[in-house]
Parts: sequence; structure tokens; C-alpha cells
Amino acid sequence: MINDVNEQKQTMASSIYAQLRKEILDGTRPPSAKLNIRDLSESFSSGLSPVREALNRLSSEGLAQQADNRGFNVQPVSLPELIDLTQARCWVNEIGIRESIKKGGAEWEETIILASHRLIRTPRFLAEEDKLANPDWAVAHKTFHQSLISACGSNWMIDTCSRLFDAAERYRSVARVAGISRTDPSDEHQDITSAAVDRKADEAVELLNAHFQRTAQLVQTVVDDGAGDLP
Amino acid sequence: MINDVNEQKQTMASSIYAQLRKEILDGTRPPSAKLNIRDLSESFSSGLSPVREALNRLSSEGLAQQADNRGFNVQPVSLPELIDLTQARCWVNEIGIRESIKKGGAEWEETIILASHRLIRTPRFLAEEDKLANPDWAVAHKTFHQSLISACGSNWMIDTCSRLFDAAERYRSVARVAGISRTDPSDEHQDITSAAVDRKADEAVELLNAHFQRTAQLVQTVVDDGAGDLP
DNA sequence: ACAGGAAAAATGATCGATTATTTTAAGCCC
DNA sequence: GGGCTTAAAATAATCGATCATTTTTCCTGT
Repeated sequence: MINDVNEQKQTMASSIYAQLRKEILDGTRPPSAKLNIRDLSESFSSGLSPVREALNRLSSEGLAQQADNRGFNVQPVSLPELIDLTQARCWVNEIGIRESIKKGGAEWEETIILASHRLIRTPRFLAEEDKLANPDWAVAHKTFHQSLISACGSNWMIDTCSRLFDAAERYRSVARVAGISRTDPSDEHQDITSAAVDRKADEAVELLNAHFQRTAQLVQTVVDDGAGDLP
Repeated sequence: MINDVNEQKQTMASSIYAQLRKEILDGTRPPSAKLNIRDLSESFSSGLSPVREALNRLSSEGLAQQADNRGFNVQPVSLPELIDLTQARCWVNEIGIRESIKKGGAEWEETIILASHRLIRTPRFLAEEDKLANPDWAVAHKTFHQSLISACGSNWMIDTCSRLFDAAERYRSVARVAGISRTDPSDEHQDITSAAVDRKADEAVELLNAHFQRTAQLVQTVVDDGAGDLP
């Protein structure tokens, strides 16, 4: 058995960061919710400093917000931001997918075919009755979208798409928690994949943009209604 | 005298963050340099925790890198990243400036005219002989570039352009510290401004991209030569 | 000279008591 | 009831001692 020289022990701060990040993205911790440091240190059986370190990281990533001497809150959601975010996703992912269609080879094709297949085969919910989110679906969903732009040749663009995806994930979680579910067929992801593999850039972009806009329209019924109740 | 209700006391962590951020961007702390927590806490007359918090923030922003149990280093530079970054800047700023030309009104025009003027009127160096950077120039430079895309309608895009600008700033600092200086005329920024105000989108994009590529070519002579010496 | 192991030194990370700041509650006055 | 002031309570932030991990140094054997 070979020891991986690069294998590291995870610090308490990193562990807390990862858990909080997950909970913010999946809606467990709702937008604008106060992130109380003492409460968190108790629930994570940790001192105050690792909690603060984790929160600083989340804040710098835009998943939480921090104000000096006023601590941390989960980043709020808003309709204007949703619209902005959706527009930015359309713009940036368009570059990513066009460049990938231009530059991507057989390996990229196989990546997106597999990612699309896995996404379609992964149930969106653990239990259909109460809409318990399946974490595997969230992973497969992001993997699919990132795979579409993965051959664009720019890590900066890939990172930007990833950020935008995560920001949108918070909105998807808001909708899910509010009981809104998507009724469109799974063909959507498949259609995008086909257009990409067939090198039809205009069609892929159009389908992808429509996909983002549809998500936004679905979500904004909740943000419009629900955001008014948020502090 | 009216007290600003929103005026906050700055925390030690925020103060250290701001200072370290400035020093990383202006090249005072070179790429890959170790950020030793005890040394920093002494030089900032602070405890260890605020230093760690500041470093976590910088790390999440990509200005430093962190590995569990191995502390923090200034983010390294590399030729591949410079190329990627430059390409990403071209792509993203193209969207930003095209949308701004489409949507921006008289106010936007005035913003970029003023920003361009101020940039041209601000000396690049405090002392020409030893190339002491003028911090005012750095501010005016970023203000100019951000103003070009400021009417695009998307805070997410504006934020992305800002991130990319800062990342590029580290490369400009590497070049400056290495004694490389730009010899092109200041007309460049003026020409971009004119094209934008005249609503010549294609020309503005072409000039802007050429501007970014010229910066990259200048910088990469140093990164190519100097990066080999970095750990 | 090189490799491996052990010990020492350096550094990373955490703890929880303490200090600093903000928020809330209570009391008073108009 | 509203506004203001003060005190108490809650929470944010910091400190530096201590524990944990990594790196460096030293020694031994081949």
C-alpha cells in the first residue's frame, strides 16, 4: 500500500468551511440567515477561531456576507441579482461553449456525453413526495454544465462559470425549499449535449441560454414572493 | 456635524487584509513568498487570529494560496496563467464594453471621458529614475478600465472584470519590479475611449484586446525569465 | 556521498478567557 | 405612543498560551 505524499490532514476550519458551504448551497441555511459564531462553534464542537476562519472564506466567496463588528450572514437573494446572474451566466457560458466547440476534441465529446448521461440517470430527489434533494444530482448537474465549457482553454473562464453556477445553485435551492419543482423534460440537457457534439454552436448557445432563462423564470416566482419576507 | 450611522470601526483583521492585499497587488510581497503568520502578527502588532483571518480572505480571493497545515503563500505567477488571464480579460471585457456601448448613455460617456483624462494626467511613477510606482496611477488605471464596462448592466460581469484586472495587476507589478517599463504612448487609453464614445464597438474591442495583449507580451518576458527562479 | 531515522526547531492551528462592540431592554419624559 | 438615555445582555473580535504538524538538523550506517 502506497502512501500518498500529498495527502493532508484536514483542519477544523476547512472541515467547517466545507460543511457550511454545502448547507448554504443546498438551502439548509436560508438566505440572509444569521451565522452566529458561538452557536456554530457549539454545533461543530470547535473553538471560535476555526469558525471565524471558515466564515471569512465563505464571505470572500460571496456565499456569506460580513460587516465589521456585525458578524456574518448567509448571502441574501434578490430578484435583481437573479436577473443579473442569469444574464451573466448566458454571456460567460456562451463564450465557454463556443470555444469548447471550436477547440474540443473527442475527449471533450466523451466528457459531455458521459456527464449528460449520468445527469439523466440520477434522480433529482431522494423522495418525490417531500422533495428531498438528492446531493448526487446537484453534483451531476454541476459536472454537466462545467463539462460543456471544459475545453475552452481558460481556467479563469472555467472558474467564473463555476462561481456563477454556485450562485445560481442558491436560487435553485430557494425554489426547491419553497416547493417549486421543474416540470420540463430531461431532454433539455440531452438536446444541449447533442447540439454541442454536432458542433452546432448557435443552436447549443440558444438552448443553453433558454435553459438558464427558464430556470430564472421558475425561480423568480419564489424570490419575488419570498424575498419580501426576508430581513 | 452629522454622524454617519453606517460608519463602522474597522477590525484588526480587515485592516491587515487591506494592507496585505495592497502589498501583494503592488509587488511588495513577491509571488510565491511565504506569508509567515508569526512574523506578520509581529509586524502588524496583532494576535495570530486576525492575521489568519486576513490570510483566509486573501486566499479565497486568489491573491494568496493556502494548504491545510502548510500555511499561506502569495499566489504564484506563471506564463500559462498569464496567457489564460489575458485571454479571459479579452473575452469578458469584450462583452462588458459591447453592452456598455449598447446601453450606456451620456452619463457613461462622461464617466469614461473623465476616467481617461485623469489617467492620462496621473504620472505612472513617483520617481522616474527608480520606477517607484505611483499608487494614484494604479487606482486611476483600474477606474478607467472598470468605467469602460460600467454600463453593461451586470454587477456579476463588473465583478468578474475587476477580479481579472487585479490578477493582471500582480503581473504588471512583477514587470515593474523587474525594471520593465511600458514605452507605448498614452494615446492608447485615449483611443479606446474615443472609439467607445463614438459607439464604434468593433474598433473599441480591437483596441482594448490589443492593449491587453501588449501588456501580456511585455510582462511575459519577465515571467518567462523570472518564474524559473521561483519555487 | 547518500539514505534513513530520530530529535529538535519552526511553524501551523486551536482553544477559551477576555476585551470590545452592538443590540436589546428598561425607565423616564413629553 | 414616541423619543431619548442608560444599563444589561448578547455577540463580535482578539489575545497568547498551548497543542499539532511540518520542516530542518543531526547522527549513523552503508
